[in-house]
Amino acid sequence: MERQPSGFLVKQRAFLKLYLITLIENNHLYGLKLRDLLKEEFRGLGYRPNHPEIYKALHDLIEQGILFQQKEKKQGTIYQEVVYYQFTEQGKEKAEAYKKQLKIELERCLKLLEKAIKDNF
Amino acid sequence: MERQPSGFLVKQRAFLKLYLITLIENNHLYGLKLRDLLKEEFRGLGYRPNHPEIYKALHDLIEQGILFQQKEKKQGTIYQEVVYYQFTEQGKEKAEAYKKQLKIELERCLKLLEKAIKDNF
DNA sequence: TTATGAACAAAATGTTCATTC
DNA sequence: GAATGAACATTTTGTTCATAA
Repeated sequence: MERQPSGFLVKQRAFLKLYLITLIENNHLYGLKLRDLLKEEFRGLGYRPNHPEIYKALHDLIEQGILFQQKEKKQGTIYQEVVYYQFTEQGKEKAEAYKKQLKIELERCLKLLEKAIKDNF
Repeated sequence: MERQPSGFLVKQRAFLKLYLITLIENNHLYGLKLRDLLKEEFRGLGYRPNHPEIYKALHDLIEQGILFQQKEKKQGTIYQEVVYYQFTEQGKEKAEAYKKQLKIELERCLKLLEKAIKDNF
């Protein structure tokens, strides 16, 4: 038995995956830095993503064959190995498909919220 | 230990409570009819609220002291007792406060989605 | 202390069942 | 079949812990 989603708003996980794709497209970043960036980005809107959510989203993207991990030494004085992310061979393409899908979903959600404001106020 | 919400999007329950308040302000309706109305209302946006969610939202509003139940015979030929909802003494006032709060929340969510579209596309 | 991730716990929500008319 | 609601199951998401450097 497949569980039917009710079609309410987009899930946090999907939302984060979209941002992670974009961030990794444009920057060389690892898990916690991504979290810090997003946290900062959304500070004004009261959204504080936590680190396990970020990691789970990244792992999802790996499972989807979009990203792979690249362990590297963090630049700086102290030795620390961190996990960077890169697009796989077909990753960019798959990422584009995912983004396309999310765009439609976000616009649908936008309409839902706009409708709610219109209908109730 | 209180669990901290991350501050992502509004919960379905809260969203429904807002609509239920508005619908009950303007109509004499019972549970399943409210569900049918909302289902129809959101058909185009792919959101299909299910009946337990509606009932739980209604029960929440009762617990908050906003509504109370009024059992009545459904109009029509066949005898059937259904549960209508009305505002309590202080219900209207409390409902207004709740709506005010939700308006702020919905506008915050709107900004989150708009930002996501702007940042990723 | 920073970083990664698993394990765990709780909340949100969807499905099924019981009951009544 | 329509209506109400509880019970149950799953998913989503938040907290804590383990491990390493």
